[in-house]
Amino acid sequence: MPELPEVETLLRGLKKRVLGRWLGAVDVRHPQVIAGSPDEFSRQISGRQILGARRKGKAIAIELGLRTREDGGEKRYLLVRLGMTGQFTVNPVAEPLEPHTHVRLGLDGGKEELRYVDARRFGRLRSLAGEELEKLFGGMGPDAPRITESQFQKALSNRRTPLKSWLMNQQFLSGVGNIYADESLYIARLNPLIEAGQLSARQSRRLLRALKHVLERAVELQGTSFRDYIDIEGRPGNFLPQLRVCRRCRQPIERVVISGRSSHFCPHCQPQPRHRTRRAKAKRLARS
DNA sequence: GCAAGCCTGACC
DNA sequence: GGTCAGGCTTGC
Repeated sequence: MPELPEVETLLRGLKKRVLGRWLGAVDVRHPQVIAGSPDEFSRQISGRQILGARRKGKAIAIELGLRTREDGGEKRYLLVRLGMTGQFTVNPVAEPLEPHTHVRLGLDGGKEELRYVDARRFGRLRSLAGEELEKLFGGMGPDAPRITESQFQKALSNRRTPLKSWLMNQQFLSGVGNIYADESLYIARLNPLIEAGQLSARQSRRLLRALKHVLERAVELQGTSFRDYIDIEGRPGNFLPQLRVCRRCRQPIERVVISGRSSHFCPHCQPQPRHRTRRAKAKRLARS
């Protein structure tokens, strides 16, 4: 299931395999995975050269060059969001299609193609003009692996939403999904229900450190082995049965639902926020 | 029946 | 504006 490290891996793969190549025929086999009109999508992206690819959070934008003068000199971007089961692969055209292959993008002379496969069809492909892309990426918070401490703290301030929801809200910080949100909260020993804006400077530093550590580690391990990487739920990828006890203190892991997402945490190591004392409140007021 | 990411729409 | 529930989808 693609979280940021998986998306980063795809980005690297795309750069390696398709940069400089030309998109030929576009075959949309299941219109649902195209945002907007599938016909327009095909028309807008086919016949263009792949000039680059970049990522923000879990979204990838593939830069497509000018085709002819009739394009009005407009570049296009192919925006890819993998949802939860989306995959992109380069295959020989003659190779049999995997089930759930929804889009085929011909490459160059037509011997190979890019295939979009997505069992659950939560993912979306979309054709965007340059300014549409800038607007979209501009509306997203800083990319999680690159956010600075001051950006992080600023984004947290005054947010009343639970820390867990905050971490997963792409407009504050982009690229964090459920697993890495839980995992970084666990490492930072922070309860998912703490109000985001209530974190002390120290706690937010701890959280950011944990988050970056988890993401970096996951990117490193991608494609080699996840075997020595076990998240809080005990899932290396997500195959192993769930871990029921905290690996730090051996107490049972608790599950709560926050903004419709299940969150796993250790009530002992990540204690519930204490209610604010009058003294703490006075202190806060004095500071502001 | 539950899990996921993201969008829509409803609520204050 | 900020926040959150609901719905999409299918394999386990």
